Amino acid sequence: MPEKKARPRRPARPGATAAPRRTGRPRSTGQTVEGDAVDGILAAASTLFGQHGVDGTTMSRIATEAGLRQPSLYYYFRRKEELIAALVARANVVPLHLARALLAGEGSTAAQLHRFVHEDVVALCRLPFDINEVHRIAARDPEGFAEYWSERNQLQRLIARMVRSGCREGAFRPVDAHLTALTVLGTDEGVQNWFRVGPRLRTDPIGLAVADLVVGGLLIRADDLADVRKESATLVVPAGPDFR
Amino acid sequence: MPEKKARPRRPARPGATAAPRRTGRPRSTGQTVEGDAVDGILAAASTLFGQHGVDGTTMSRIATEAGLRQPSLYYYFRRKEELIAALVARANVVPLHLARALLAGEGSTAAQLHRFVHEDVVALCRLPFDINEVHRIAARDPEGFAEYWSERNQLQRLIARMVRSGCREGAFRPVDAHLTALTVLGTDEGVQNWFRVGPRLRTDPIGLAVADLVVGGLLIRADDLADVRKESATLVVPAGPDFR
DNA sequence: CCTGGTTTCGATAATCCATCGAAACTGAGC
DNA sequence: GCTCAGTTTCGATGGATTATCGAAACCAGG
Repeated sequence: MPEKKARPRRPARPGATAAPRRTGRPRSTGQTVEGDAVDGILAAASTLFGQHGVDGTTMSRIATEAGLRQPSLYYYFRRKEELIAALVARANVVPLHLARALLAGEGSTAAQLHRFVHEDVVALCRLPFDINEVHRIAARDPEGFAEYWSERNQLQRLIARMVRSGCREGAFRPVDAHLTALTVLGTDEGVQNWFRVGPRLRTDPIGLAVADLVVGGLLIRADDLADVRKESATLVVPAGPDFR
Repeated sequence: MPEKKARPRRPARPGATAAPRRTGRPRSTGQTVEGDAVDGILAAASTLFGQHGVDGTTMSRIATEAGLRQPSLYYYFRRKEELIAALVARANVVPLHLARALLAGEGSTAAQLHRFVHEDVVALCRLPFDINEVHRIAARDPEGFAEYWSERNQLQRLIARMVRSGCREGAFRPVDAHLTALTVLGTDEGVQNWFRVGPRLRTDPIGLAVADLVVGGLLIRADDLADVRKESATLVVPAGPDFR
């Protein structure tokens, strides 16, 4: 009896790099898999989460959309939350890369923050699903979403560093950098509370408006906002990972 | 056979005013009800939602906490969502009353908005549960949560009116009032994304910081912020409904 | 052709939401 | 006091969903 492996499930997500994808029992649909099977599953889940919400999407539905049966999903993900965690882990990379690139590059602190908020808002609007829905699930399961929280903490610290720089330089009002960073991230995410209901507005003006509000709220000289906005648009950010 | 009433369930929530609360079959726990039974159920649900999340709270658990069995809840609420809707309908009254009172009262527009954001943030932090969780559920069921959306739209229009006034008076930058109102509400709610994870900070400084950021982001002359903050604190708002 | 490893699936247990019909009580009228 | 109508609660149960277990179906190598 083949029972060498105590648990045949994938350990933690080796990705397409590790396992050379050996063949197993064919799917009942007859279709063959292109590349990593996980990609197809996550793509299906991502779309369905956006259409019916995370809780409104059953594992059975995801499986069908991905071309297999419900129990087969549990070969790749031990629990539904694990699937969700894999999804946000990818989504989180975008703003993290953006913040790092901005901090490492040129530009005034105010322009950096402006650009970050602008692009972060747009990126969240472009996600197929509502990040806040996942955020709530992650809050109930800190261990299962350890990667999510780690990345979010890193992001928060980077934003706090930006705010602190702005204060030291005399551009920003003296504020609590930690509290402000949290508020900024919350504001970016708060856009999703209304963006996904009713007809959708264009994302770019939204990002600009939010960035104006946030940076304008920190600047000591409000007149500088026009210049900051102009500079923000000129900042060059090396192309990072684009989700989906 | 007693079958005059086609549907014995409560029609829509007549409240304690209508029905004189007649007695029925006693509860298996033996306890008697004080006042409206709905109050006890909502109180139990409210607490449990805060502790384990809405989806993490079963109807059975709510029933047990309220002193009865699971099917009995369906005498008062036809679906779980109906129970949730009844809960937020109460919570929404607070900021709505606040905005109306501020608009009707004295004070500069900037101070009114500052005071609103401040108190709204604090009110949301004080809620036993996370309003955003409910917000997401409401988004998937617009008809079941018609009251929620109606009140939220009213609130949004009131804030937009504040913003428009500020622009006309020359205190605020010329911004899209509609878009700004949405962003402000989203920012208030976005605080909940981090407030409820880990150790909780004091709510009042948070409300102040968010109000500073929002109003500061709209003011043409950033120096005015100190005065606005001072005036905001002096505004008198007639005591409204306090939730729980 | 046999063996070991990979991938998929059918059957199934457990849990939760929601419904149905009946039980258990009160109060009013006779 | 007794019956009847109305109110409130409950037990039993169906349907849906998550997750597990063990076996089936395939491939590559000896």
